[in-house]
Amino acid sequence: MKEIKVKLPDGVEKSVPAGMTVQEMITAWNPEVLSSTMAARVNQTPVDLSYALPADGTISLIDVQSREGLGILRHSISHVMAQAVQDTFRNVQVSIGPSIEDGFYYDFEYAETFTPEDLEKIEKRMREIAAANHSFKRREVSRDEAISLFKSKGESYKVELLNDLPEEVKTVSLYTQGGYLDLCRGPHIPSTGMIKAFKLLNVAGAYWRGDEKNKMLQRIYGTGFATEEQLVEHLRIVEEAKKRDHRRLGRELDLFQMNDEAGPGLIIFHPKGMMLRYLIEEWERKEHLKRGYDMVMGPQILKSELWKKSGHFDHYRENMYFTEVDEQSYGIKPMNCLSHMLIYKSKIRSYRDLPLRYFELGTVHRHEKTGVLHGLMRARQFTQDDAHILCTPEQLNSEIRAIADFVAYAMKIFGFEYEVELSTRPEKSIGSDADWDLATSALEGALKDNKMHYDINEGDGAFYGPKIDFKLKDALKRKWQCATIQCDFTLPERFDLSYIGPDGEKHRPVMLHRVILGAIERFMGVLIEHYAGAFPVWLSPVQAVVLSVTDKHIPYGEKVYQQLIDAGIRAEKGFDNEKLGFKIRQAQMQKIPYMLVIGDREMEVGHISPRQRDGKNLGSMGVDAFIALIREQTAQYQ
RNA sequence: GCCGAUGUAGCUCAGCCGGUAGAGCAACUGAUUCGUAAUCAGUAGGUCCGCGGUUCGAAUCCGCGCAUCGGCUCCA
Repeated sequence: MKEIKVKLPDGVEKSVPAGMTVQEMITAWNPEVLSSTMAARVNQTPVDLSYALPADGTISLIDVQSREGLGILRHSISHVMAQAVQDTFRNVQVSIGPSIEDGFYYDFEYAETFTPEDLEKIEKRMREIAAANHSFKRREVSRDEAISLFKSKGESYKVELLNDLPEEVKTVSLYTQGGYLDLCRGPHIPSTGMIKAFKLLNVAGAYWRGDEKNKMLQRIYGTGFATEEQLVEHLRIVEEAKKRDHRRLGRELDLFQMNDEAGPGLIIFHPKGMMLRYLIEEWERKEHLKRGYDMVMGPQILKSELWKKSGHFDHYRENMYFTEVDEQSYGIKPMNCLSHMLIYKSKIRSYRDLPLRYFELGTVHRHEKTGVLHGLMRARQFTQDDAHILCTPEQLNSEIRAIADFVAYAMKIFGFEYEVELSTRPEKSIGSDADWDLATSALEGALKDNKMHYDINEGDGAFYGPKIDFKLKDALKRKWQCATIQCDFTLPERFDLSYIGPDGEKHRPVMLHRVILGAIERFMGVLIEHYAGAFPVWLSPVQAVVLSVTDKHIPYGEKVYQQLIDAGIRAEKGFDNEKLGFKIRQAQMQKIPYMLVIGDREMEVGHISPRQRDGKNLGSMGVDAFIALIREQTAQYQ
């Protein structure tokens, strides 16, 4: 028999008979790693362990503890789930079932509804399949053979997938385990016996191929791990993350409410939430003024005619609210750009005036669909830290770079990691191809010049131009777009904006729409979850609470409180008739950074004993010393 | 908007097969005067999401609506 050379994971080359499987080679090399090896790579290509090597190659292992290995395990569990579903229920069609960040899902078409009890039945059947230790068997067939195979099984979604494969695909791979057959690229784990720890989580609707024009399928979400301990740990972390939910903290920390009587998607800020918001907004105004922005403000409603002129009426109407005043139709603004256009147009502009940067904490209303509302993150009224920059085409690059730097600075101040995406032209859009190309390359060029890492998001731009999006993650790892930079050649055109160039001729300025934090509400939501409500001192609605040990310390406490207020520190009184331990607990649960204990010892020498939120006791110190400490901690944000 | 689940005191939740509502925390009152995450006792608190229906009788069963939650689609 022909011999081939393989390089094993430890780098040692070995001669083996051609056609030996990866699994056999690993068994001969180091059988101990088999139990945690999900699949392998041969010359970098992922393969099943049952893959028989036809020629020389380099082998590396995909361990279950790697991201890729866990993904393969979860993907295999999703196949087992699909089998269990079809074993348990009749007339179920399968569609697709990938692994995802924290688990897997599979989408089914089924006339009935899967209930939580059904999930238990499915799980039970899955355990049986796992215990039976069926092997995953791969085989390759022609596309036509696969189509007739799935047709005969009544799996129309699979047939559709096969039909839509690119022309050049002639063969496809099928996997079977324990009598269940699925179309799949693989690789898969060797056998179902390797499935030790999984849990089905919930059922949700999902459109076939993610298109709302298509039928809605039932998606079952689940997760799986190498071991039961890891599964339990993951579920615990998810529970912990739920405690950071901004909607929950918003209530517990008395920051804001949503009220049925007021209406869905509308936020009512309570004193502490409003203080947080005020602090963020003040920081923003100051930072914008430092960077050459001018503050402006437009009205909440503008005539519908103007929205027609801008293109919003044609392209954004379904998200807008309208009202009538004196038999005249008005649109409630969903964006802030219109007034800024009118400010620019209020007089003749010279190239010497550019760039002009109009900044507005602009409150907008958008009629969001009911199903998408989500606390502060997705509301129907929100305030953007919006600006429109009007500049010459030559200034575009440096303006975009300056904005990207501004975003990076802001994210550093608030302690966020973020991802950057470049979104290109969508189907429903206005403007010429040439302008879109120019705008897209301006954005991309600036990102490259700033050496920022980014992904391309094809067809996800705004209707008037491409954009750079900055995304933050919430407590449950859901991504939220906050900052965005959008390049727009269309609005200056529609409003016939111009400036007089050095040549004495009229030229068209270019416009950038941009937000730094995005919507203040959404940003606050992400911020609350990011800090789990324990804000840094400069953002804490209450920075310190004065706690009396007994009633006789109250008069002194009042004095200390007044000193703090006079010094501009956000303080509260904790003078109720409770034991110190109880009041500390209350302050702790409110996540107040400093608890200032005053008892006999402090009163005698005119001191306070600050206790930090982390439990550390700073010892006795003068009130002035404490004020200096707070000032030091907040100075860089003033 | 679509699919599914849920809706009981300020909050978290119990309430069986339909017989008329309960706990803990919070609030209030009193006692206690206490040193770094819960002092004790008492009092009060309900349109059981709304509207209709079935029934002798509905928090409970049915229908419609509203809202919330988890997804999908859309989006800052």
